[in-house]
Amino acid sequence: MKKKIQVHVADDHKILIEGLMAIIETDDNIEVIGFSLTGQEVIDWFNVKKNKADVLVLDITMPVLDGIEVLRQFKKLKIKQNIIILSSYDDIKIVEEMLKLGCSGYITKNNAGEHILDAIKAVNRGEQYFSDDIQKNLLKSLTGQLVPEGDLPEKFIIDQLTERELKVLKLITQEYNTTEIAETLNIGGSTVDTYRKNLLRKLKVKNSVGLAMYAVKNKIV
Amino acid sequence: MKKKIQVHVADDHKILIEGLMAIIETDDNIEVIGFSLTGQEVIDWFNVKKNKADVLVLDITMPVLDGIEVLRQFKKLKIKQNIIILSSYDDIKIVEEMLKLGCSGYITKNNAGEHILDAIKAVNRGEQYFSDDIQKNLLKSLTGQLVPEGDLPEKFIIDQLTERELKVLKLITQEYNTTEIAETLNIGGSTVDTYRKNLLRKLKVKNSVGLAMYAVKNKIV
DNA sequence: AGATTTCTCCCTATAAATGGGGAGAAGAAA
DNA sequence: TTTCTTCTCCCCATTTATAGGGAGAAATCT
Repeated sequence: MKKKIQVHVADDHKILIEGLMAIIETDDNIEVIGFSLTGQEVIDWFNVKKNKADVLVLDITMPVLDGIEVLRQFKKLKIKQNIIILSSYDDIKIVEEMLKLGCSGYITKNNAGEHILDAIKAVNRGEQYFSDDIQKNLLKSLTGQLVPEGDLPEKFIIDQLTERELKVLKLITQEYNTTEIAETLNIGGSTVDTYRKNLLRKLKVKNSVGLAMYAVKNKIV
Repeated sequence: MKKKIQVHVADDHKILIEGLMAIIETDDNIEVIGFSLTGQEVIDWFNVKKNKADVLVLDITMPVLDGIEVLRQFKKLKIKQNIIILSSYDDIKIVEEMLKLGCSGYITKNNAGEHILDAIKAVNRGEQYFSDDIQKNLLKSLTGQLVPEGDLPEKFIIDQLTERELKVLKLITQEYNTTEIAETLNIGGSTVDTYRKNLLRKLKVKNSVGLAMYAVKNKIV
């Protein structure tokens, strides 16, 4: 049996932690192995107590030591950790600041429930994850420039696509259907289906039109 | 019963005229009512003999008086005529020149057979029509500028779309499916289907992705 | 008055896409 | 060695899209 993804949750509102735990544990592949109510507790848990977790879900506003400071400490203490920021702010400046400090995901509280599980799995794979609203702002902001620096994953969604997925994406934008793509790439139709499904999931769009629009916006085509 | 679309065909190769007539008369809504082997014959037929036709299919290279000169004469003589240029040239310069001289359609000889019927119907409706290869070149050429001048229809494909079709197109690019579009516009799903069918036909693309890409390229979204 | 366009909806039928899952093989990485 | 990723294919079922046709009502234009 596969090892479950172990998650630590940090937020100053206990009720939110409990809610998150309830959501998270509906997924058999993820388990909550600890939680903190202040930033100091988080640092202690990871640094002093030498505990480990695959993913840390972290609120920004917390007493004693806030999320930003936690990230700074992690960086200073050279603690490598997959971190998802759970915040009520959707200000792009803050998001970019968090990225620079080494977080891998950022979701706003208003649609946390829908995406938290996906986010945990994504950052656990080493990918980045942003909720829809954040992603929109990010795309608007970075029209070529930015790119988070430092020793963080340094990957954007486009980089998460495999070579094959990228080829399929390009062919989709050229109005190819499954059969035509399969013939072009000399693979089976069901394989193309798989790639399209992966693309829809990874790029978080609803249909092939969404894939095409994504490709255009990100200058893939 | 509806009146048939009456067509005059002009080309210096009789065999081509005969071929065209055979193709055209497979369609019950179109009939060939005359033909010319030289440019002079065309002018005579329309100007001297005062004959009329709904659509003139015109070759560029003809002895005595070529297609370009025919267009110039038509303009000078103020003969309003829906004209489709049937040419072996796909040079964009020539196409634009023809457009300025008042033609409504331009198809290359290598894919005339497939499109001639559509082209005749389109220009008869007052629309413009270009074969795929020409259209590609046109799109490449006009990235905003151009627009044929003079007293010609002055319409591009985008203008052929009705208000409703345009709205549906925009919603498609936003990843809406039929049901969602129907709800947004407060119309039935079958109506949305109709609009999408119209869009696919008018924009000559293969699927909704093609519609989205068209919208992007033409800055509709 | 007749023709045309636009908007609206319907029918039938097939093709294609989407969503969920699983799974083996090869190769790279830890 | 074990794990992970990528590529490949399969199953199932449902939803959506595509293609072809027709047709009525209202408005507009000739």
